[in-house]
Amino acid sequence: MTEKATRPIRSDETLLAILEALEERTTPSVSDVATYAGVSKSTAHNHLSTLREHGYVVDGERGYELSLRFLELGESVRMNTEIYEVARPHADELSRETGLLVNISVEDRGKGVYLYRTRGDDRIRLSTRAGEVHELYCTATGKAILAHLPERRVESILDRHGLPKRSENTITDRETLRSELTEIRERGYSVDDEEYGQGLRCVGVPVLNGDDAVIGALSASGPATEVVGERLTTELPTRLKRVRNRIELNFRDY
Amino acid sequence: MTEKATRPIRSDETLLAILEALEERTTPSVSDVATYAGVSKSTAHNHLSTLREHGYVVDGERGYELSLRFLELGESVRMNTEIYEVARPHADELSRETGLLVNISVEDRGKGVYLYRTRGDDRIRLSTRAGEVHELYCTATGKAILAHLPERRVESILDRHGLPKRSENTITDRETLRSELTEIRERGYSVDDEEYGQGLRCVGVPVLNGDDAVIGALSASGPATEVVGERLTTELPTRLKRVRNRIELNFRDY
DNA sequence: AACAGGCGTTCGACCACGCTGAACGATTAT
DNA sequence: ATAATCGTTCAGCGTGGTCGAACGCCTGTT
Repeated sequence: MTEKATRPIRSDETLLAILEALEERTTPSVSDVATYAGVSKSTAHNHLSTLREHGYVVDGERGYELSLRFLELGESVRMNTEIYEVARPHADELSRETGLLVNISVEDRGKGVYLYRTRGDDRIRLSTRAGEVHELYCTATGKAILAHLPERRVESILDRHGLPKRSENTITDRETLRSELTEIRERGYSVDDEEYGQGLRCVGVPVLNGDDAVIGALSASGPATEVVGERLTTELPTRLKRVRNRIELNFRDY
Repeated sequence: MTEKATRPIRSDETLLAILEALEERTTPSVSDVATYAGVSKSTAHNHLSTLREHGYVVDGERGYELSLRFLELGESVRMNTEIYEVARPHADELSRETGLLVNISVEDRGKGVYLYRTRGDDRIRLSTRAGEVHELYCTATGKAILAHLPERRVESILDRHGLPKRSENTITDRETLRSELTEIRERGYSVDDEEYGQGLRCVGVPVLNGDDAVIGALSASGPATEVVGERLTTELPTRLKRVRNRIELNFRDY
């Protein structure tokens, strides 16, 4: 995944393993955590109580769990991205107009991360959450981003993660992907034509800052049956490119 | 809470100090981090590279920073709260109707934390962010929550945090607060009448689950000049109580 | 009641390993 | 050229993170 530490700190690694245990299992017992992290019960206990003392973990009636300190940290990270605050209101508006799910995503450690996801009239539970990680080579936002990263970055990302087949249409060949990226640069938008998952189609645009570096991408996605014809080839690309231009105005120097 | 660990782990504590350093300073140098955390440069470096190897930290061109892994963790914590997903669409609707800032907040470690904040037509940057921590005794959401916590929890929270004066109207006397909490229980809503800050008025309601335990609170807030008269005494309380009822329907057993 | 099995926590003792300070090459400033 | 400061590596000391055993507290079973 990432660069190896020359001298990794073991107790940090168990701490992180404990965080992951708390993340995926809801209110696990100390023993569960110990097993998951591969340490003794007493060690797990010492880490947990240290985390609790500093407010990163709470133990309610049902056991230990991550505290809302992580929401605070997460929001802090999100706010520190260039694109989030500027793009968010535009994403909301676009979602209201189209009725589709609109995403803002950025690259992080060679993968895509959704900074924000919004569906126009949101009475339905969004199974889709912010912070979710996705592959770059098979999503509309991801390809829009890849199209504007330096060539060597792209290669190293593809080396690292490969192009596994996710559905019938997934692009699994580097050469095909490369020419697709060129096309995206030329026409100004990307399409995920059921490449990430069956039945899901998605149109995306990159967002560049004042120095012409990609700082993220926007996309609108919906059922393949809805995102078709004129809408797919004209309406959505036009709308997205308009939104992109409005957002990029904020990064121009006057 | 904040209960002292019997055997705190030092290296965990330096790791957490490093997280905090990265949170508040934008892309600090290794040396800065070391100074902030009170450790040697090499120690800071080892922690940082361990965090990087596991994806919790990235080092871009400008230095080390927290990765979006924290957004993922934060969203996970937020989703695990009972109230968030259910209340969010109602908060959005209420905000559109009133034009005010609507908050969803919960209690965590004796303080209030905003799970979500939304302002109707949000073209303006929200300086107000989710994850933000606030005192319970001087905010509308906080008092609504306190009014429904077990008496001993309330006392222990007040013992821990006190009632410091934040503005002219802040309630700094326990007895006064206690009778206010009784009143809130009776009439079903709370008011922050410029108690948290000058010029800010706020109306809140508690949200209870099927077992009549508070799981959070909602509030609508705005400039004191706007939140007055009928609006303060009738319209907002009525609207909020209606929203509360709709939300609580989801927690009733049939 | 008495028991067995689960939990979270505390304790003592050993030796891994986290910590420091010094040294390194790479940058940038003077 | 010189100096200062950066991030990183290294060797070695000694502390403190680790484990296993033991404890008290529950819950369910007999």
